[in-house]
Amino acid sequence: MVTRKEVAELAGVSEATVSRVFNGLGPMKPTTKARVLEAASQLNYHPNAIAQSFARRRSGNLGVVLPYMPKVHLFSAYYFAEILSGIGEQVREQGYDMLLSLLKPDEDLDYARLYRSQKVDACVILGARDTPQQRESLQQLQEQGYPFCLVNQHFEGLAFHEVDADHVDGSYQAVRHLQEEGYRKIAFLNGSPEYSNSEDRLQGYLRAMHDAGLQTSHELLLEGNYSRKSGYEAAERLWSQREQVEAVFAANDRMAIGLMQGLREKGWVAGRDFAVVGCDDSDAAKLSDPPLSSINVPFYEMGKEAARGVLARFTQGERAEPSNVKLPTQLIIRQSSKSSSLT
Amino acid sequence: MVTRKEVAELAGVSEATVSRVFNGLGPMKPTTKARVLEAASQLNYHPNAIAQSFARRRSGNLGVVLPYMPKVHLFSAYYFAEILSGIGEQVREQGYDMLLSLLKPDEDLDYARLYRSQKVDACVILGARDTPQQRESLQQLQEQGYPFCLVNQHFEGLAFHEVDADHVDGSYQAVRHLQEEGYRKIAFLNGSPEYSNSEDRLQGYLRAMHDAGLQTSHELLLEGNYSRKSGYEAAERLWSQREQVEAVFAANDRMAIGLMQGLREKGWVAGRDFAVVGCDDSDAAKLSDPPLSSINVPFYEMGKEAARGVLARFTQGERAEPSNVKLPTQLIIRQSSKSSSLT
DNA sequence: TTGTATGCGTTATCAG
DNA sequence: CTGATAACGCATACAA
Repeated sequence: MVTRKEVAELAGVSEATVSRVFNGLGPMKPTTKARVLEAASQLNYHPNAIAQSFARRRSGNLGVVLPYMPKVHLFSAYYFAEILSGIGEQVREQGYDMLLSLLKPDEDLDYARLYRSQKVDACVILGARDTPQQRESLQQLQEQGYPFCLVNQHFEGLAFHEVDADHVDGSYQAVRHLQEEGYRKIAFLNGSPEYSNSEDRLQGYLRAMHDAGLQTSHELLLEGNYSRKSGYEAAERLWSQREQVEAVFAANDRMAIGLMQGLREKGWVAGRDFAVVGCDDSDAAKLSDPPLSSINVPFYEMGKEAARGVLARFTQGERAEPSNVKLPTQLIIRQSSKSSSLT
Repeated sequence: MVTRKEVAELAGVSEATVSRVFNGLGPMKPTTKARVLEAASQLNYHPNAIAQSFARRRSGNLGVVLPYMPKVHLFSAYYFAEILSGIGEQVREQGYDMLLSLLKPDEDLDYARLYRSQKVDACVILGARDTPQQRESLQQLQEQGYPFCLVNQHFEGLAFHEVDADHVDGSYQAVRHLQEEGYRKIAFLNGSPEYSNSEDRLQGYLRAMHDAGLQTSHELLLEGNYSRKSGYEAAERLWSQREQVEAVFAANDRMAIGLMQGLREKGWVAGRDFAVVGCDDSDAAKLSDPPLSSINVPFYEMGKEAARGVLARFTQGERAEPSNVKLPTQLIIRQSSKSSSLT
């Protein structure tokens, strides 16, 4: 490897000057700058990032923490790719790199490993759930002063940096849309309560029903676990009480699709015999039959904002107040929620 | 940050001894080892990974290169999550971390950036395509001695380390299956030729048709670009020559689903009026209606093997012969390819 | 505008 | 078995 020293010698300057050129520091004579650059390119010199990190005492890496996923099925391609792309874009704009950390099931407690080893300057944490262990771990992280930002998850009662989407409003829009399509008996298939989104969506659902002066009986409230299978199973329950249901709002696309599959087996076709709206606006929403109306979530922007915020906080060393960004969601209407679509 | 020095002082030994303890080097008296460990835990000492990298002159990072994805839609959740999980597992077993690099459209040439900056010791490259630029870039990488491994892509005529799946056999199985279901007029909807998989699948298709003594007219060969839309559009062409087609083998699930959607609009339902088999066995295959028969590809294992190989080569510094691992694929039969399924 | 000198936290080599 | 000590490649405060 060619080092700064060799460049300095070839250019006939000191090593410090070479550094200055490469870091754009201080005033300097254009000619010496040119000489250094010339020498560098001639030798094909590239600064050693590790050495830089070492000297600067910062890694230049943003950690991206992904949860353990039993069947890898929690995330859609959309979620995954979009958030990572958003983070990636921001990171590159700031000259950072992203270090990926896939948690193992028993590793909730080891959030701090990457920080301790100084491999990352800050972290974006994806897919966190509201469990006692995670609360504990995250609080520790914060106490230790490690900068991090949560994406798409809120911890009630704790003040973390978070970038979330307005799931309450999204759900409100969805239910509102169903009402406008003429449905009044609208069920809600929610997901696991350990995700704050679930509670948000419930709120949006209830508010929309309330605002429309509609009843929300206990029977209209179902719970799955965000898997297609749980949606499929919910179809059974819904079918048994089909007199009370005209439409369903599901907390994610996967469950919505499972639900449609289940009801189709009974003879009920979405968009004809009943209406469905999902959440996430994932790939699957476009691939399903009929195409699924859904709530679009700006994952790319969320990832980007999370990275921006957390790096800013690290760079400026500002121990800022926990910020709570919330990005807008948007209803995407497809055939699954239009009673006239298949006729 | 607490450093080795402080541990050494507290334990009453030299810094070198602390290092030996933490690296498990050389013989040493159990008592001093215990003293060091005690001091370390008391001070909550953790080695600085950056400093270690600097001193060892290796980063301890495996680079994972992802291609530029115009619409992020090239990869299914499956592909993405599975490969990354596989790499992640292997990497952790070897005490490495993974550095993610998202290429931008114009960055084909900058494959070497991460290596030059010494941020990674080796790379796994995903989603490469066979273009002149990429061939050029990869050859340069190899000439410069940077260890890397390609996943799911072969470059004919060039000897790179590659981990691939047996797409020829997978396709053979798929077409064979359709034949066994009684279909004889089997079309093939292929994807972009810049992915070696496409050529592999064509081979498998042709071989299966040939072995069965079936004709493969020009009309039976269609080409899309792996997008749902292109599959949807292919439906138009197929419909116009529906007399010549009873079944379709599509080079990925996305196109297969688009195809089913398109033909359904004409009144042809997969699994009833015609049969379809896709490729990748992605999430969408289970979510589609009817569920899509598909070729399962062991992405997890491919990622793991790629990481294992490339790290081994780096660690042992062995300039090994380019290896060409090929993992088996497997046909998964669902309703889309069974003529009796919907009756 | 540029050079000098010091330090960053390890690893690894060489004595003892 | 253990202790000195020289790298490692760069950033940066201080001088000039």
